[in-house]
Amino acid sequence: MTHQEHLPFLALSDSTRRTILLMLRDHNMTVAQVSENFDVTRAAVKKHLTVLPDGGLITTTKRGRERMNAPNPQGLAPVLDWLGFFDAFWDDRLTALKSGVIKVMQ
Amino acid sequence: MTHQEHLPFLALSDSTRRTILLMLRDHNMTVAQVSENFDVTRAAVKKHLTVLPDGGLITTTKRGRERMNAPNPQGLAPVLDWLGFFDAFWDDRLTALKSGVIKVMQ
DNA sequence: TAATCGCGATACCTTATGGTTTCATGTCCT
DNA sequence: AGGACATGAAACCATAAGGTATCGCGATTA
Repeated sequence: MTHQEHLPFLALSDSTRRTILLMLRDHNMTVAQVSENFDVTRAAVKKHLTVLPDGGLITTTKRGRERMNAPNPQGLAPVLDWLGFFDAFWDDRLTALKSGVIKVMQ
Repeated sequence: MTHQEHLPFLALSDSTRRTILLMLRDHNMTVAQVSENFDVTRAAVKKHLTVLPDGGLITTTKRGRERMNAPNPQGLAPVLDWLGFFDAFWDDRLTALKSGVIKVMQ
């Protein structure tokens, strides 16, 4: 069977991490800034901010005493590749998604 | 934050389940048939064959003493919807995926 | 320099998860 | 009817996962 990149799927399997990704899509954020948006402790958020780069979904760079977290869109590639195996099956919702993209490309 | 359908992501977070989905893409299969393709016990496979319909990714129908498992492509919709939030970020790989689709649509 | 700030890391707890074994039940076939 | 067959379900186990509290350390800043 085709080798599957597992870590990106694992990273996406948690609701908090998906929310973090959506937040980072709009603004790069430090660990503390991300933590402010959740009820759990900073340590818990920090753990998610370890799983996400493990899955290649974000990149982190240290700047002084803080660390910036930025989304890495290419990290979604393995997921997209996998979904690509279902080309022939995709439904109308995907078709709509695609058609939206087509407009952009033309 | 946007409500997120969690179960489909959960279902996709396990390698065995992803492999099962790829198998079912080609042929509908019974529990036993799916089990034949893995080293783990039938009971373990059966558990996966409970998580998958929970996530809406497969449908199961009982026929006599066996149960057929079939992929449900629409179950991927929540995942696709979520990925849609990253439209502006998507990389070349997705672009290629899309362009393949464009050919089909024209 | 001293106090504070942002992080990282560790130890620990609880629950979820994937796995096994075993047993029960309904179905098919002779 | 009786046996074989396909599945379902329960009890149990080990480990992974998400959470907490706590301590340590480099970087800032008063």
